Amino acid sequence: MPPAKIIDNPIRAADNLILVFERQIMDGTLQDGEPLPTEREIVQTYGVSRTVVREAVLALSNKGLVEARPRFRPVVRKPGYDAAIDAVGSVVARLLTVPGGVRNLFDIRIMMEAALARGAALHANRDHIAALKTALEANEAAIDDSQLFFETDIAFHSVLYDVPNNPVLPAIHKGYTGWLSNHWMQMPRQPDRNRKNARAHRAIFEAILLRDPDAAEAALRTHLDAAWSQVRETFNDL
Amino acid sequence: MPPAKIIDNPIRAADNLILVFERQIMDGTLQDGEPLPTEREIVQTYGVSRTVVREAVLALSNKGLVEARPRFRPVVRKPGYDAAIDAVGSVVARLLTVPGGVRNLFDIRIMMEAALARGAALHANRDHIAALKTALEANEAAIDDSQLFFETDIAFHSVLYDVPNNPVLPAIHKGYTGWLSNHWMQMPRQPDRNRKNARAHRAIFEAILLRDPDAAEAALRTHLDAAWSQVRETFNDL
DNA sequence: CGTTATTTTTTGTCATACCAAAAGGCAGAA
DNA sequence: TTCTGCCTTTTGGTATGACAAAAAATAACG
Repeated sequence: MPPAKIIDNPIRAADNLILVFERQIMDGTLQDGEPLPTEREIVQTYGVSRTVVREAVLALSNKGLVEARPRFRPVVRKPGYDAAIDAVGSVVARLLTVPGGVRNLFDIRIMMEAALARGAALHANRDHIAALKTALEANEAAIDDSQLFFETDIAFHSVLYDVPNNPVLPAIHKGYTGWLSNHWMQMPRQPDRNRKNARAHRAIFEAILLRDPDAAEAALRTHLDAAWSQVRETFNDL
Repeated sequence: MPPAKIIDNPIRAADNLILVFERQIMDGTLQDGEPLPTEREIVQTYGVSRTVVREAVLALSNKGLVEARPRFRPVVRKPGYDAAIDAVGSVVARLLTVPGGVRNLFDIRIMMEAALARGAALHANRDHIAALKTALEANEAAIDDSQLFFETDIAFHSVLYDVPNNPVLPAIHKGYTGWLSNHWMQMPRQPDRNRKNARAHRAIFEAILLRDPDAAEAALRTHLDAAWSQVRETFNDL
C-alpha cells in the first residue's frame, strides 16, 4: 500500500478564488446587484492568471452566485432560495429527459402538494383563505382565456405553498411551474378542460374551508391526477 | 417577470462544446464511467482552443455530468437522480449558511417525511414492512454504539423513502442526510437519546403496521420535532 | 441638454509555454 | 512469470501575450 494519502490536497488556484468571492458575497463586501470587478482587476488584485479568474467566475456562475450574460460583467446575486432553485434548473431539465423523468417529478409534486393541501386545511389563517378565494375567483373568471387561465391556475396553487410560511416552498413552486411549463403550455386548453380544473380548485378550496385535511388532500390528488391524464393524452411518449 | 431569455444569441464556443458532450453522454457515445478524451484531443477534434475546452469541461462538471477530481481525467457520469442531487449539493450547502436556513430545510424534510409516513401506512407492502422491521431491530440493537446508531437511524428512515417506488425520493434522502449530517454527526449521542429515538422509530413502525396514517404522521412529526430540539440544544445559533 | 460618433475597456477566444502530477512502459528482482 | 521500483511520456493546471468584437466611456455635435 502506498503511503496513505489521508487527504486529497491538490488545491487549485481557482478554488481559492471561488472561496474568496463566496466569502465576499456573504459578508456584503460585494453587494447584491453589483458587478464583479473586471477580470484584469482581479488578476492584479490576487496575482493569478486570467485563466484562473475566468474559471472561478464561471464556477460562481454555475453555482448561481453571480449572473453572467455572455458579453457582460457578471453581476452578484445574493444567495437566496430563488437563486438556488434557478441554479438547479439545468440539472432538473436534464432529469426531465430521462425515461419516466417527467412522471417521477410530477409524482413528487403531487406528494408535496397533497401535504400542502392538508396543511392548509389545518393551519390556513384568514389571510390565506382570502387569498385562496381571490385566486379561485380570478381563475373561474378566466375559463375562456387560455393564457390567463394558466396564470391564475398557477396563482391558486401558489397560495398553498405560502401557507407554511417557509421561504423554500414558494421557490420550489416557482421551480415546478418553470420546469413543467414546457409540457404544460403547449397543451391544448379547451374551455371545458378549464372548467373542470376550476371546479377541482373549488373543491380543494371548500375542503380547506371546512378544515377537512383528508378531503383537501383527496381533492388535490384528484385534481393533479386528472391534470396528469391530460398531459398524458397530449404526449404519448412519457 | 423575466421568464424568457428568448434571444441571448451571442453563442459562446464553450456552449456548443457543452451541447456536443451532453448529447454524446445521452446517446451513449460516451459511456458511464468512461473518461473524457484528453483536453488536447478535444482541441484537435473540434478545432477549438484549450481555454474553451476547459471551460466546457468545468461546466459539465458543475452540471454533474462528469466527475472531475483535480488532477485526473474527468469521468462521465450518467445523468441520474443521484448525480443530480450531488450536483445541487454546493447550492444547498450555501443555503444552510443563511440565517434560518437549516431550520427551513429541516422543516421541508419534516413535511416530506410526514407525507411519506402517511403513504407508508397506506401503501406499504409486505416487503416494506419487513424492511422496516429489520431496520428497526438493527437500530434498537445499536443504542450503545454512537456511529452504528447513526447509520441504522438513517437506514430506518430511508425505507420510508423507498415505499412510493419513485427513484427521486431515495436520492432526496441521500441529499438530506449528506447535507444535514454535518450538524448531525457532531452532536453528542448519549445512549438515552438513542433510546428515545429508537422508541420513536418503533412508534412510527407500529402506526404503519396498524395502517393508521394519522398516527404514523403524528409519530413521525413528534420524532423529528424532538430531533430538532436536540439539534437546537447543541447549536445555539440557528 | 440630448444624441451621435469616437475612443478606450473588457470579454471571448486563440496560441504557446512551463511545471508538476499522473499514466504508462521497462528493466530488474523475487 | 509476476511483482516492484524507476524512468519517460502524457496530461492537467497555470501563466503570458495577442487580437477581434462587443460594451462602456468619452468626446463631438446639433
